Amino acid sequence: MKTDSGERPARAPLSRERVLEGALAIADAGGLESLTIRSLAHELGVKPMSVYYYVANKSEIIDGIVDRVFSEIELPAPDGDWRTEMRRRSASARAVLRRHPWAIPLLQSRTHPGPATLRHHDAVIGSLRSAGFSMAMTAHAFALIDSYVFGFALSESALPINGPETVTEVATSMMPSSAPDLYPHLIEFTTEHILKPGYDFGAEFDFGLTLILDALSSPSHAGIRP
Amino acid sequence: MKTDSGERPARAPLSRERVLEGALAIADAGGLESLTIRSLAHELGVKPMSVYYYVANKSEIIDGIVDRVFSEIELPAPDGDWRTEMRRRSASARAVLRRHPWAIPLLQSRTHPGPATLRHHDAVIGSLRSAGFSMAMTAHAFALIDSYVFGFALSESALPINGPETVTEVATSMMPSSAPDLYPHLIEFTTEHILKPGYDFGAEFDFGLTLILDALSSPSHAGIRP
DNA sequence: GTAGCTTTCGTACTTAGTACGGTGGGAGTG
DNA sequence: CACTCCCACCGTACTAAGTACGAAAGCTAC
Repeated sequence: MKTDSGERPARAPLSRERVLEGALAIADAGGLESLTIRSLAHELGVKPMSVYYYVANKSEIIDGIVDRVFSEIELPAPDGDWRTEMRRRSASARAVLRRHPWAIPLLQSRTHPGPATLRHHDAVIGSLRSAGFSMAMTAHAFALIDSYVFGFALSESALPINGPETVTEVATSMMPSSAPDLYPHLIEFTTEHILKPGYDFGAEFDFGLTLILDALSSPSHAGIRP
Repeated sequence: MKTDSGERPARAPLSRERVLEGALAIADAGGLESLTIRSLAHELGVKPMSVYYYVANKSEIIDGIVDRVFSEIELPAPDGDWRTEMRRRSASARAVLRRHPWAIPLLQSRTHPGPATLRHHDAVIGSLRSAGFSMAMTAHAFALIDSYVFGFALSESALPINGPETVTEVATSMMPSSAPDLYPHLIEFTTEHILKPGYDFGAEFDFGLTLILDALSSPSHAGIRP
């Protein structure tokens, strides 16, 4: 009765790729804290220690999936209009980070960037440089845009998944039921604006990005662009 | 020989305050991952389970110290010039987050804000509102400035502690020794600009903040300020 | 078939959070 | 003074997680 095949769950033979794939799926489904070696092994249909044949430790797994997240972000085309390209890659970054919110704190702070991460930064710098930005101005723009995009994603990730309607419960749950007028501006602002039907926090993204891009291309930074 | 006093380490009698104080000290010294119930108890001179008399669980401790971090950030004065006040509180926030880098990912994402956090947001909103910003414009400015400040702090926390000189080793260690010209712009940018003696990433903060504040007060957002 | 590789796994140790139920000592009461 | 009670603290122990170590199972080449 011990048939050689047909007994096994017939799974793919495991590989570093499949390990990272599974890890990404788990992190997306339940956040970083749900990604454990055991949960990953279970997902892959193997026993925990098998994973360690393909990765040295858990931190290598995390480096790997962070780089995968970076690889999902659209690169700016080096020959396009830099404002258009920056807008595209920023919107893409934001969309990607909404899919992988657990990655936001890690994107900027991992000290072992992978190839996709390096390619991404290379493309952004290239886009600015070929638009005529000086070295110094490229550094300024790069830090500014990146800080804004990732900072916004970080703020946004605090709110539950999607849509303007869920904001209501978050905002109200954050308000202390006691202490009625300790925070008058905050309460006024929340009730009069945030909780109003039309408000969508996500829409703030475009305002800030446009303002930044406009300011970066304004003539007040003379001698910088061609 | 069993003198009532003099035998004991003569420590203060523990309290919620002392628990949070100790937790903050440990997180500052070794990062969030070094803050464990056991390390905290050791720091306080008690046994692990004693801590649980004052807090329900570890996450309550983290909420507590995050709020303490917020309380260190200078509040904008409601009657000062809004640009001056925003600059002051932004610089203060950055300085505080350099002292407590472990807190950055948590500041925006904790769903249980403490009193200091609420006071802080209240003051920022109040400052903008009394400068004449409309509700909508306050929301725009708030999201923009906060995203930038916290995003910058997040980027900055990736670099090791301080100073322009340490950048060198980080930048070089990030470069793959193989693959010479896969990332031409990144390499050019790093060697020609970042690694040059005078470069200080921290100085980028002021550039971006000034650009944002200038753009927010420009007349192109007409009808918004008085 | 058997040596030697590749791949997977069993066992077990360590660190962490924390449930549950004490225990000691001081305050209050008779 | 003895007794009770409660507050502050702790001992024990269970569970989850990362991972060291080395063995087993299967595969390839001869």
